[in-house]
Amino acid sequence: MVALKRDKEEKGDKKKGKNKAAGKEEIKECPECGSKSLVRDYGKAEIFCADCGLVISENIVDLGPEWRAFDSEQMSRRARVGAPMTYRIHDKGLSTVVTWGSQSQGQRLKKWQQRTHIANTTERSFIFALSEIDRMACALRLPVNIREAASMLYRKAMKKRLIRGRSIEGITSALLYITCRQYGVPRTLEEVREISRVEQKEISRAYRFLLRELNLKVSPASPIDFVPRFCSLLDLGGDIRSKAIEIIKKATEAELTNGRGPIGIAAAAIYIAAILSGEHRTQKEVSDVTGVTEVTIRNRYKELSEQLEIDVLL
DNA sequence: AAGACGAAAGTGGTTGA
DNA sequence: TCAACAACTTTCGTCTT
Repeated sequence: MVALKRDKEEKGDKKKGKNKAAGKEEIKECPECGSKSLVRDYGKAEIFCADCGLVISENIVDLGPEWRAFDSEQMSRRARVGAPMTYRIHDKGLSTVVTWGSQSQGQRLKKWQQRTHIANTTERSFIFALSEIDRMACALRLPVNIREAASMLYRKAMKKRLIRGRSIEGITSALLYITCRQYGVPRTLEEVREISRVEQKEISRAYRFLLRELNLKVSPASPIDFVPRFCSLLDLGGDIRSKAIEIIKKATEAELTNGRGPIGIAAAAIYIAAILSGEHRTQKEVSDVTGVTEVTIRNRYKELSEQLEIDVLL
C-alpha cells in the first residue's frame, strides 16, 4: 500500500512538472488510473474520469491552478483517513485510568474494562473496515473521492448500529459496490468479489441490507457507464467507445434495453462497435473482460443488430 | 483449429398470490 | 412462503472461415 501511494505521488509530480512546463495545458489522462476517458460534465461543472470516477477538476473555468487544488485536496483527504491515531490515544488513556481505586471500585473497574473493551473492539473493527475499504479501492483502482464516500457510509452504518453481528468484509465490499454505482463508474459484482474476501452471495446480501437500512437509492446502472472501462480493458480506442455509446443510446430509445442486464448490452454494443471499426474482438475476448457469457453477447448482439438495422459483416 | 451459432437444460433472483 | 417467471449461464453439437 505504501508502495502504491508513492507510485501515485510520483505520478502526480510528473504531471505537475509537465503542466508547469506547458503552461496551461489541458488535462489528457486520469492521474489515478491513467485512463484517457475523461468526461466533461458541464452541468455539474466538473471533469471526471469515466474509468475510475475520479473528479479531477470541479471548476472547469480555470484549468491551470486547479491542479494544485486537486493535489492538496487529495493530501488533506488522505490525512483525514488517519483513524489509527485515535485508537492509539484511546488505548493509552485507558492504562492511566485503571491504576487508582479502593473498595467498591473493583466493580466499577470491571464495568470500565467492559466498556473500554467494547470501545476497543468497535474501534478496532472500524479501523479494520477503513483499511479494507482502502485495500479494495486500491485493487479496483478507485480514486480517493470514492474511498472517502464509502468510508462515510460505513461511519453512518456504524452510527445506526448496522454493523454488529455482520461481517465487515461483506459490508465494506457492498459499500464500495454501492459507491461506484452512485459515482457512475459501476463495477460488476464479480469484479468486487474478486478483490473481496467473501463470496458474492454475502456481498449482495449486504448490498440489499444496506440499501434498505440506510435508505439509499441507487438507480439501475446504465450500460453506458461500463463502456469506457471495458473498452480500455479491451484496448479499444475512443472512436469505438463513442460508437458503442451511440449504439446503446439508440437501443435505449428503441426500448431494447428494458429488463436486460446492462453489462450484456454494453458488451454487445462494444462487440458491434469494434467490428464496425475494423478492430475485431472475439466474443470470447469480450466475454472475458465483461464477465457475461458469449451466449448472452450473441443474444444481445443479434437483437441490437437486427432491431437497429446495423449491418455487421465479418 | 478457432470462432461463431443456437438449442436445451440448469441456476439464482424477483414478483405476486 | 412458495411457485411462476424472465434473464442469464452452462454445456454441447454443428456450421463457417
